[in-house]
Amino acid sequence: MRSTGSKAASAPKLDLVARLRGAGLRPTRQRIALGRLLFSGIDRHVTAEALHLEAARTGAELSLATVYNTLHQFTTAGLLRQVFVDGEKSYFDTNTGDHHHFYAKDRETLIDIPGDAVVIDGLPKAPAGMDIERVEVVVRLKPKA
Amino acid sequence: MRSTGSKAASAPKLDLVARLRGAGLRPTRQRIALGRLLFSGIDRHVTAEALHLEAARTGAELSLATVYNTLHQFTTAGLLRQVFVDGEKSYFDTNTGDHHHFYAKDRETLIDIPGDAVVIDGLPKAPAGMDIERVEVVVRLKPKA
DNA sequence: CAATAGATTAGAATAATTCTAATGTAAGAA
DNA sequence: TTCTTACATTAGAATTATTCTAATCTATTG
Ligand SMILES: [Mn+2]
Ligand SMILES: [Mn+2]
Ligand SMILES: [Zn+2]
Ligand SMILES: [Zn+2]
Repeated sequence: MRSTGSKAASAPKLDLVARLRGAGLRPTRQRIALGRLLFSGIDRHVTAEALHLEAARTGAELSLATVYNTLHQFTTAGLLRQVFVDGEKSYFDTNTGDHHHFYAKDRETLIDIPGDAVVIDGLPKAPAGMDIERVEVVVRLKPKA
Repeated sequence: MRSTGSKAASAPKLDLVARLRGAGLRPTRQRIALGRLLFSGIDRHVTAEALHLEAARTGAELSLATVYNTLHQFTTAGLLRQVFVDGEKSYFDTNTGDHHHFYAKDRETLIDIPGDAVVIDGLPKAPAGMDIERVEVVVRLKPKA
């Protein structure tokens, strides 16, 4: 097992710093804290409020405004995307590739559906002057009868 | 051309009254005004604010709270459905059948895609304990480059 | 370090929507 | 018809999610 001289635990932090720099974002304490929560392997669907709480629980101190700023900056930078399934809150998705979602309204839960599994046929072509930016499928779930 | 003794112009109003009664809703002045705007043939995608303005322009006097109440009552009654494409405002759709949408963010415009034209293959089955309530496709549009 | 562009923050502000509690009205009974 | 009342409407206050402001920090570079 080879490694640089740096502590093992900080390797992901270094990756994250590089990632932020690559996106033109300064690697501040707050962005690193949120980036760690968001980009530690598992794909996630978060709400600003929920992420703020989670950051607070892990000891990070940052304002909700910063969470919003950061989520938007990450989104603009292509590190996150937004998913619209509910009028109340916005969800931010760490999976920026083409994929779809199950949404269980009663649990406020999003589950990924891999994009390559799904084939959509028969879509009309985009109206004149418009291009298709992305095709999103949301499968709404309800508790089994 | 046969008809009852009623004035021709009021026929749609009578239909509407029947429709409201059938949904268990009293045919009040406000509900009739909104129902006329919503259910006069063409399928529509409206915002509470926009519908309120439109009603005001056609001379109806009713509060924005009533527009929200009515849209929700109509939705619960199955006369409308909601479409989620944007975090800022909710859209209500007079087309309650299975169908999909183009959404042009830059124009805040929804366009129907008939449901029977579209075939979606390869969706995983619903997670345990859940049933699929509906499958919605949103095709996001951007102005042609 | 010093300078500064960029970032964070508390709290005010805004936008959409919902709630409250007072007032009005549709519909059936008498 | 008029009475009764359950249901509906309303103005305005309240709530929630989110954004803005303008003051205070800090990452970066020289
Ligand atoms: Mn909202
Ligand atoms: Mn909102
Ligand atoms: Zn996802
Ligand atoms: Zn539609």
